[in-house]
Amino acid sequence: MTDTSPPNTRQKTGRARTGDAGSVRTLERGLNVLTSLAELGQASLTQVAKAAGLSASTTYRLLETLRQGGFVEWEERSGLFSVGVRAYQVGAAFAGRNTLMNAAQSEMISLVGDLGETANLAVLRENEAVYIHQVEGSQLVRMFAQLGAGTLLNCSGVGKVLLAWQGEEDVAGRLGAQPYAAFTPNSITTLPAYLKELAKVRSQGYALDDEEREIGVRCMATPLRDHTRQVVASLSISAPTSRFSREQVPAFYERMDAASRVISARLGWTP
Amino acid sequence: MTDTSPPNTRQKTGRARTGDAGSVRTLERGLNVLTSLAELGQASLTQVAKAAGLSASTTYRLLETLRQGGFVEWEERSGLFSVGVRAYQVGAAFAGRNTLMNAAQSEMISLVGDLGETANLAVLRENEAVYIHQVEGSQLVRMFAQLGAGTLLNCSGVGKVLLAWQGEEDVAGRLGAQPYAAFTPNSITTLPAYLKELAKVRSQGYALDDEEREIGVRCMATPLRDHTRQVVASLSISAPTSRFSREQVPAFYERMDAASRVISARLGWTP
DNA sequence: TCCCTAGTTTGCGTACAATGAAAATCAAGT
DNA sequence: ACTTGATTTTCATTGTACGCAAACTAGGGA
Repeated sequence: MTDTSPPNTRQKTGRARTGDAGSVRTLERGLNVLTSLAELGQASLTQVAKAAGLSASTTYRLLETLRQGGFVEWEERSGLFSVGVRAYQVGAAFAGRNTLMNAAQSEMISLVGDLGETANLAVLRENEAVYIHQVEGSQLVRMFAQLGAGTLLNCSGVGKVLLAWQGEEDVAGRLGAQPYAAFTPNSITTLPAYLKELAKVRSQGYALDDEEREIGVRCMATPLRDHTRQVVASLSISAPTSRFSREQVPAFYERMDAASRVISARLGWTP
Repeated sequence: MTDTSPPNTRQKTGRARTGDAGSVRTLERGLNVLTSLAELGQASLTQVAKAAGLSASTTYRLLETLRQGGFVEWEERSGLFSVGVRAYQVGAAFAGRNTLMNAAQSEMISLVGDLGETANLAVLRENEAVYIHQVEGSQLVRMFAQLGAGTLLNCSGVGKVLLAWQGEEDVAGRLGAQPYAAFTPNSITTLPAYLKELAKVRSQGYALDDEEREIGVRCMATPLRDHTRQVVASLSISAPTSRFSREQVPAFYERMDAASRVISARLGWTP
């Protein structure tokens, strides 16, 4: 979960390697193929090759190897590739061992029980927030977030929380080029506005996504910290505005803050 | 989901490649490292190297590459590796696209609603049955199956179902050397006994795991078929013997059979 | 029916990437 | 400090992954 400083970031000699330092190119490419395929969902050889930026023959051999390992499936009928069971198994290993998910599980359930809305757990990964766990609310309205999916950092509550306690240069780097993509008129699209918002998040202790990602959906996110006191994840509740008004914000926060504290404590956090 | 005949199983020239044909060794090794790590859960470099059967330096570079890609995480404090978020994301892509899971979801929920016990969905992968989906029962007793985990084929209901309509040589191959591992005195440990059991499964249309894996747990599994009429997955219900007696078998079967037929139909199966 | 086109698969020679051995660091015990 | 064990880096060598191009497929269109 830490994943902070790579063992060998420092490049003693200024020698410019192909990509990053100490990497095995072939594996890098293979993982790229797998990731591309995951994003495409289902694709032909050439589509994957194009997405991964590799030649057809190379892609063919990599896909074939992935297939033999069960990480990729190949439907004979259509000739299309898709992600295989083995990938799912490995991913499940992450979920099983993950201390974060285990620490959060019971609190999330009780939170959902009290508020009736869907709770999500997200972590920061490169330049997106990834939802790694979800407990669905009792309500019938299906919430947007797809498990395992990445979300843009500029227009989600969890994104704000995950960046709020990071350095400004880091924040800017992760957000990329302005103006940021907007989903609704409320989306924040510039760095200054975003930094200002982060300051607000820090002072109030929670972030709000006020129909910034989807009209009619409000969302509150709180930080989870571990023994290092760093924010390692974000807990969030999403609900249609009809059931989550501005007036309810304090009440929601009180409940979410309590849950966050319990989870953080389980992760070794001390106030 | 099909994954039947590899594009190039036929070896024209008898040229013996290192392992299988047309594989990229480095990627193969990298995936091996990832899989080994997934099984170990959390491990040091040397442990992974040993598990994957590679030299320390090679393993180091592969792990480092996997880490850069987010497939592996490295906890600075302990220096241990574990599976990373990216692997989870890719696995989630499998779950999302998977027609099988989508087809089964609603029926599994209704099944659990009616029977009150945990339902599982499993597919065949190499020589194990992999649980890919689960809907937990309302009862408080936690069932054994871990999502994404593989189960031995000889002592589980889903294993029997998944093999029952396969050729005998295939069955024997997947089960490996006799005697098979036994978990309880009821476990089937020899091929003849297992084949006889499979015949029974074929004639009655369901398989029973009668405390063969764990004393006190009974389990019923039924086949799911797709448009090819092949068995592509197995649905199962597990319950403590106290709530699932032999007398209840016919009643359970009636309900499960109905669910199986609905799911199979969604997969394009025609009677 | 037979091309024609776009996609997939295989052969082959070469460049260079991945490798293991061993050296260099690093981290803890004793 | 000394020893032991694990991790990281260097380095020369080999064999592997690569791209090109050729051989195959397969699905339309005319």
